Amino acid sequence: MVPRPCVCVGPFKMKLGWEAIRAEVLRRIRTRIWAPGGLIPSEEALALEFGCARATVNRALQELANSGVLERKRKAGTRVAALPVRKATLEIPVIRQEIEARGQAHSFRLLSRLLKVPPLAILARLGVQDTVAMLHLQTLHLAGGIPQVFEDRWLNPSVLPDPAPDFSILSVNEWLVASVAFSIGDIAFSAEPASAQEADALAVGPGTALFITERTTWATDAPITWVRLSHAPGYRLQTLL
Amino acid sequence: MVPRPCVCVGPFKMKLGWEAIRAEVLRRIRTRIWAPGGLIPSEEALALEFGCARATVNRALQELANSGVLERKRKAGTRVAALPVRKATLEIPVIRQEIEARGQAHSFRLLSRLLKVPPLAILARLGVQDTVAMLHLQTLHLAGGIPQVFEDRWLNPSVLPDPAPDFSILSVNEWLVASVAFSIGDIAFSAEPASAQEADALAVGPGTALFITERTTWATDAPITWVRLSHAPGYRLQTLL
DNA sequence: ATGGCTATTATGTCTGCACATATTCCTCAG
DNA sequence: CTGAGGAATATGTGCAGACATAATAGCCAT
Repeated sequence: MVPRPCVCVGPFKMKLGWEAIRAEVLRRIRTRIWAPGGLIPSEEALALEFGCARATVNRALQELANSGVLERKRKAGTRVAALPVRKATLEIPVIRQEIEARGQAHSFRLLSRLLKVPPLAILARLGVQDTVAMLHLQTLHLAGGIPQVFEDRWLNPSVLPDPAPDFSILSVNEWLVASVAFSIGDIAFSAEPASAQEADALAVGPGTALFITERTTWATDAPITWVRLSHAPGYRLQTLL
Repeated sequence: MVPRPCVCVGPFKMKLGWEAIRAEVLRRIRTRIWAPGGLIPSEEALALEFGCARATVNRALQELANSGVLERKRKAGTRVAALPVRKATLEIPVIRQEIEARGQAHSFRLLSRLLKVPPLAILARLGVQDTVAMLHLQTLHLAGGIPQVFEDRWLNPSVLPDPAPDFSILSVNEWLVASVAFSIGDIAFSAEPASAQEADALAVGPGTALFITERTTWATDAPITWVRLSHAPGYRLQTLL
């Protein structure tokens, strides 16, 4: 695809910021002025066309490359991504925020709190070889009194301070984000039938399709926690493209 | 010429790029050297400490702000995000790519192709008031011969060229991404029980928990398509934090 | 006190320049 | 014809300086 020759070249151009340039480039891609897989003009050419410095164009193009719209290679130039592996950034709010954002009252009940050895599958997820005991916490989150999320969590007791926090008052998650350093984590979404326990807690029939969020987090040296959230039917995770 | 008073705080720093600075700042946050909600030093102070230009620090901090780790306000300074509304960026690949990436052979069968008026719910999603007929396409995607994804799609016929493409050869999605300009879209994930048709197509029991991806896309003026993907059990959408 | 003006300050953005680095392309020797 | 090697080129990154913008803090007059 031949890049369109620019109509308005010259120093007398409206002052364009990098955001305006990003928008204009995106427009040309979306309207197929620049087709998928096609090469777009060099930074220098665009800087000339838009009447700004190359660094400004660079800023705009880098953002678009980050979001997967463009593919850039030194010397090879910049081309429009041919096969759009769309990257969607979705926000994963804290449960309480999420419920309160809908104008409902958040509350939770600590259903269980036991120190015991987790199943092998959990230990494996946390990358632990030995069978060490961990704190098993089960919590039910409610929105306006209605069960919303069932939380099943294993927590490494070594991250707890000596007088352990009272998790029946402060939710485990909120204590963690406020108090424990983490380095990396991992999150996964899936759909699974409700277990007997989940069905009971969420007041749905066993086998009901539940949306599952599973998160694992580690500190630099040790695992911190594994948590599985079972969302009541109707839950949707949504974002714009 | 007198060397610049480069009295570095602490040990001498190697030449640091913006990525190194981002990493170091992130480390200080993760290890709680800088606590959640706390103010971090100004760009100028950091530039001095790291022995680089303010622009370099700015680049690093901006990235961290984009990813939700920092919150920045003019004059107020930069602070560590108190409540980590974690943003996860997940990649949404084309089905064929996803299957082939697992080393399996991708194939698909066009189950249905009819021009008719969609249900009101679909029209509403697409933002259409009048009851116009649209192309209804149902496709089953297979991985190595095993049903993987059931695709239920409504397509605005006005985006089709005169000799309509043969969707039994080229998958609708791939034709679309290669041929149709879009401006905005919307994607949502949920869990739902398999309908009779989905159960039949995916060879699972009715009511089985299925992971659902629902996407809507528009051009600047008109809706393009609404599509709902029902993934066979075991499907997981995963990403790092 | 209170309201409003101003000075201060941290970040946001841009410019113009420089050099680094990765690729491609072309030339030339074998 | 083929492969090695160097020139050309587009992007990646960095620096110093400048001005813009937003929000705070302090001051003054009422």
